[in-house]
Amino acid sequence: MSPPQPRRKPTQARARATVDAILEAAAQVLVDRGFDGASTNRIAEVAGVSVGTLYQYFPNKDAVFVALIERHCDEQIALLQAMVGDMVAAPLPTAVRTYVAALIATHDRDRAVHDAIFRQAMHLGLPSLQRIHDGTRAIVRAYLEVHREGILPEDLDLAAFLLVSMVEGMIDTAFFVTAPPNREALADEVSRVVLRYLLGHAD
Amino acid sequence: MSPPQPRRKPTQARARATVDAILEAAAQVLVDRGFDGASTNRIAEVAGVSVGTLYQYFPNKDAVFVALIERHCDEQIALLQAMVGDMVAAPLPTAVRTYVAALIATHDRDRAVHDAIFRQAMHLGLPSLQRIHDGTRAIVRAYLEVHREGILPEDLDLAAFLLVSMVEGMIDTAFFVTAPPNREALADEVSRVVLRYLLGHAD
Amino acid sequence: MSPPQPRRKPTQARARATVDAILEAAAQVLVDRGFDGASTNRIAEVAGVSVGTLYQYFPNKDAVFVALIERHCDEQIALLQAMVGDMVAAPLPTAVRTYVAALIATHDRDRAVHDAIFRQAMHLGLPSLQRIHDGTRAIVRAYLEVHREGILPEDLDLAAFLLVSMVEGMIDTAFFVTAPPNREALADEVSRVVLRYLLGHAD
Amino acid sequence: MSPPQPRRKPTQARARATVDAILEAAAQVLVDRGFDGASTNRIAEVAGVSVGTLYQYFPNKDAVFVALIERHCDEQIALLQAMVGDMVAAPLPTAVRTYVAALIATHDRDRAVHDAIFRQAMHLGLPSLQRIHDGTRAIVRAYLEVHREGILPEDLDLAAFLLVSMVEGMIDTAFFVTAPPNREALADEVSRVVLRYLLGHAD
DNA sequence: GATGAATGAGGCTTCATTCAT
DNA sequence: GATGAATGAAGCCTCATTCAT
Repeated sequence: MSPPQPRRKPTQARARATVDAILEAAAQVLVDRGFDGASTNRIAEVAGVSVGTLYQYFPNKDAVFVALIERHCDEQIALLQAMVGDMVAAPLPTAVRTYVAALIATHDRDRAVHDAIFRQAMHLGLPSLQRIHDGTRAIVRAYLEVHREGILPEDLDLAAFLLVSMVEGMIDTAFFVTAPPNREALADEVSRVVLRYLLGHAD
Repeated sequence: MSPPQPRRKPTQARARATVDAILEAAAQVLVDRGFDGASTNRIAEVAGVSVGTLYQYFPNKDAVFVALIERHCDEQIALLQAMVGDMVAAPLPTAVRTYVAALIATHDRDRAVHDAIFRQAMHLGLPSLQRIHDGTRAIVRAYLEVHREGILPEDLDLAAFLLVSMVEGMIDTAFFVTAPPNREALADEVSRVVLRYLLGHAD
Repeated sequence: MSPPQPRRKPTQARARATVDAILEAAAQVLVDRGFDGASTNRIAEVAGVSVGTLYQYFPNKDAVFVALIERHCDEQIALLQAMVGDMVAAPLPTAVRTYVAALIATHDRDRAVHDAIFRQAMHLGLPSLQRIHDGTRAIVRAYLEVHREGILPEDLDLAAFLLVSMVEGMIDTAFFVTAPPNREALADEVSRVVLRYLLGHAD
Repeated sequence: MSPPQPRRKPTQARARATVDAILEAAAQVLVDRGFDGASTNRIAEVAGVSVGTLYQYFPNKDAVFVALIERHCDEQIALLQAMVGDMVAAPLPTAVRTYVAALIATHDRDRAVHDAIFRQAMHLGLPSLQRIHDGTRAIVRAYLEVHREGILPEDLDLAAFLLVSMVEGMIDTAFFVTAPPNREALADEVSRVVLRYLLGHAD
């Protein structure tokens, strides 16, 4: 609906710092006051700059949140990469357990921020939180490819898709629900679900 | 945050029709113009009533959406009940296939409305879309109880929770994603995931 | 601004009762919720009738308050008449003391109602609370006429005017002020003020 | 009920001018259209600014009027101070005549504005027009203290209270009444009332 | 006569955005 | 580059009033 590109490329360090401050403020305000409390004026104030400055870096309000979401996605993907990246050679049970644990850890970190950003992404039409999904799916798909011999599903695209969406579904819901299951039990059982799907058993 | 009870109980037929018109209009406006375009004035206009009338039945804007979501939840739950209710005695593969198919059908019906309402629920803090989850989980849990002998998981609460959230996760995502998988293949594979989790195999 | 005449003369007892109920409700709502809370709908509700009925007896909102104020004035004047009426033959000190005491008593009765109505009268442009002033002044003026020989002021119109307005000024203010003077002392001293004005002394 | 402090302290000259323009406009609109016609939009328009600007300096509508009343009180008190301040050493008859004349002059200045503001103060619950009363009373009380030897009343607090409220009562009423008495005669007789109270005579 | 659902103008207030300094 | 006062469209909501039943 509105151009997501920053109005000016922040090549200079000072400018980059300003942009960061704004995004940081946006996240904080989003968490503290919700969507409706997240006005550009408030964000600018929290960021310690004037509204005018904000508009020097972002063409409009939405662009701020698009950038924030973008940054959040990058962070999440990097996080997963770091945690799961070197699992390619690991045996399935280890890899799965690591992935599930990583995702849970991810949720534990900045719960509030994560939620607020997620909601805001929905609000905007969520074109971008999908990037996390896509990124994760690529990693999973690569893993499955390598281990294709040992697993049951034949359509690896579909399998990767379902794996990612079902694990995210289970973990997201577990965190949203009022009486969430115990972390350990959750991690164990989710891993079991995945392993049974891929192997037919979960020893 | 705002009382979800209608300001005035629509006892008369005329009033009930008015309330329905307003909810219908709310859904439509939500779909057509998004959150930010869904003003009470617009909703009233589309409903063919005046704003004043709207406010005679709802104490504030949010209450309209709360009611809409509530109604939507009721419909969804009723739909599932109707489709899955008499599956208690059915063998697992049949029951699972039916459930998965029902959920997919549910998504196909009023795609746009469903999405918009879902988003709006998030916006409001989603206290109520959980009702669908809870309702479904109760049904699933009851089924598992009956068939407890033939299945692997021992913690039925956890199992029910994961089943519902993972199936919803897979199907929701499949519908949100830009290049959704084929319906048939999706239903087949999701059923397989479930059956392998419950039985260890999916013949 | 709006015709103060009731739309229909309430000749029948039932109608008179309805009008009374409405005025009573108006007074109560005025006291309980202030000007801004005194809507016609609320008044009708408190009166136990429908808005429609209210509008059958009053052409508009203001008319309700005009009638209320009118009634209040009548009551106040009657009250004063009753308390001071037979003082014509009494000696000045007695008459003055009685008048002052009566006015204080008047203020003690229905403090809240009196205030609310007074404020509302100002709001409407106070054309009518003046009737109390005028009524009282007529009584005072008549008294002075009878006793003209024994008093100092020569312009009885002016004297009556000042007497009424200064006594009301002192007593009104005494009641509005946060730390009001003691009643007895107030009555004594106000009487003294009046007697000194009229006689030059206050024995 | 609403914070009377301006939302933003107008430190700059430009801002101070804006605030003044708003208050001026508020007074004018109050006079021209009455309470109910005094909407924030109208005030802003008359002030030559946008509503938004108004709300940058005042948190809500009432705050505008509170500020207006406050300013009015300050002006009135300053006016009285200027006219009566150096009367401390003056003999009673002179001082009284000056005070009475000053109060009448005060009423002559901006009759309409004074009235409208007074009414509005009532509407808001009049916590502040009392400041005028209190200020005046302090001055009067100080005067009485100095001249205590020559006057009859012994309770100076009570005497000061009654003096102020009775003079205000007489003069206010004289101005509100439809057929006000002649200014000169009024001033003379009011002075006489006061002097007789304080001295027992009014030569 | 009474009812109360419906009306809709209009009030208060917010906030994304601009632009003169 | 930065500032922040100013803008004004637009949103939410109320309430005096009407009229079909």
